[in-house]
This record gives sequence, C-alpha cells and structure tokens, in this order.
Amino acid sequence: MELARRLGDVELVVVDSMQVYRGMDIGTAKPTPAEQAEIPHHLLDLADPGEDWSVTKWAAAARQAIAGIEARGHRALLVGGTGLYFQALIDGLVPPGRFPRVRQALDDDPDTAALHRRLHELDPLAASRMEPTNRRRVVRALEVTIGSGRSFSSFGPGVATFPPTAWRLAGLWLPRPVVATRIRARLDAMVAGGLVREVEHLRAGSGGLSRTARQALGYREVLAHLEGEVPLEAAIDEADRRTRAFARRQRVWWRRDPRLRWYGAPENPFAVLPQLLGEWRES
RNA sequence: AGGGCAGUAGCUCAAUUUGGCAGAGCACCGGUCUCCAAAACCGGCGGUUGGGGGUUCGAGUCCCUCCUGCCCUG
Repeated sequence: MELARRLGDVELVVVDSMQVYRGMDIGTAKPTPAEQAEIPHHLLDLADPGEDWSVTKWAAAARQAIAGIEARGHRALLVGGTGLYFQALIDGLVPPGRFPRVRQALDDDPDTAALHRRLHELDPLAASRMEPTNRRRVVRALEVTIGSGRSFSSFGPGVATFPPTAWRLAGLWLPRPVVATRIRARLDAMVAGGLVREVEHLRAGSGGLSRTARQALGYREVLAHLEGEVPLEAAIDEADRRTRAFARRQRVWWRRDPRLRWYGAPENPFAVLPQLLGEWRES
C-alpha cells in the first residue's frame, strides 16, 4: 500500500490463492474496503468459497487484469505470497490440463508405491523428479501422462528454470524472530476481529467451503475447532505453527530464484521503502 | 514427620509380563515443487534416561542411597 501511494502510477494485483475467495476476509488479511477504495486492487473476490480454484484460472484473470492496467497507462504492482501463482504468471507456465476420468481411477487406488512404479514405467524422468511417497504429485503426473498420451515431463522442465523477465522481483526479508512475533500478533488480532464468527458463517453458507478453501491457514484449524473437540486455543496455536512453517517455505521458494533481489529490514518493513523507491521510481 | 506417585531430547510423552541396539509428536534447522500450492512431501540436529553406588554378560527397566516435584495422612 505504501509503495503504491508513493509511486502514484501503480495498481495492485494480489497474488494470493486464498484472497480470491469471497467472504474469506479476516483470516486472509484481505485489504479493507477503505484500502481498496484508495488504491485499485485486482484479483480479490473472484470465487465462492465452495468453489475449487486453480492456478490456470488465476493466471488467465491476472493477464487480463494486467492488460487493463497497462491500457490505462499504469504499472501493475504484483504483491502477495503464492509462489506458484507468481511463477505461472511471470514465466508463462501453462500446466497440462485435467483428466477427471483418469483422475478418478487413480484416486481410487490407495497404493501410492504401486502408482509410483507405474509412473516410473511410463515416464521415468517425471518419476525421478518426485518423492515416491508424495501421492499428490505422483497421481497428478500419472493423470497427465495417461490422460494426454504424452509423458508428464514432456510438458516442461518444471518451475526451477528462471528465464529473463521484464518484471522486477523484490523480496522482503525480516529476521525470523520478528516474523514469528508478527505472525502471532496478526493471528491474535484476527481472532479478536471475529475470525471464528467468519468461519462459522462460511460453514453455514450455501456452498460451504471447498477442499481448496478449507485448507487455508487459520480456516482449517478453526474448522477443526468448530467441528470437533479441539479447544480454540489449541487451534490457534496450530495455525500459528503452520503459518510459520509456511513462511519458511516461502523463503525456500524464492531463495532459489536468481532474478529476485532481497530487501532486508531489521524490524519495520517500511525501512526498505527508500531503497525500493529509489530503484523503481524512474522506470 | 510418615506414606504414595513421578523425574527419559528444548516441550509433551513412549519403550512386552523385573532386563537385550533409547523412540515418536511438536519446536528448531535444511530441502523438493508445472492445476488442492496458505497444499503435499522428504531429510537433519537433538540424550551421561535427576545424581551416586550395586546386581548382571547386559540396566531407562531390578536393589540401595541422595536430590527435586506433586498428592495423601498427621
């Protein structure tokens, strides 16, 4: 927000797999109506919580939003924390399609090790690129290989290639204890701000929560509290833990991208503003 | 004061009927990633088993003793 205010000619594109859901406001720390009124925000509230969302849908919406921003003579400032979405957009990843019928048959087979052996026969390269125990990836690679008639690995090298890009990539880096403190404070504020009521309301809504939406940080734990005998305090502790683990995965994800430049601050993230503004203003 | 229970990884706890290579979850650290990605998955560090002594080929486990904590009785 502060960057957008100072740069003046930008609109925000939110790169966030959970803020796309309508009604998931408190727990996703969605920008407030006032903030959205001040600076244009794109890619918020695209789907009902009962809907399964996907990278492909998101990337298409993002391209459209960016085209509109540039048509208005503005710059798009992409902000957020969903690494796969960023990369799908920036590097033009086009994930292979879905094959529901094949998928169903695979989902019915509980033997993950056998599925991996099968993948190894059909597409040894893809099989070598994943853990035999990672069922989700094994099933997905088989789905594509069987469904499309082409090996999964033939669809591209994966996300670990970093071609030149016109985008400027900046990462904000805070010391871990600072991040941990901020996560806990934010979570407590969400609870105080009505997170539990929000989840109750979503759960009672017509479409409920899709399997994608219900795994969001904080939502999954509060759902467990509402549906089971997990005390709220334990649920929040779990959400805290899982959020910190997610922050670590974000670091790992972007640390390997050589195009990204890190901007560190000892405590207050606003400390990086002068440097960022200096580099971004004239261009 | 007497009696009972407990003490094992940073934390919570496991370790067949008196013995046989001290384990797991969480935390912490590192990593993977082409449609559930706020997901899914993999690896690593970590122990003088409260101290000391004894029995035994071998003790977290059995015996003695001390220390610490909790409970009960006076």
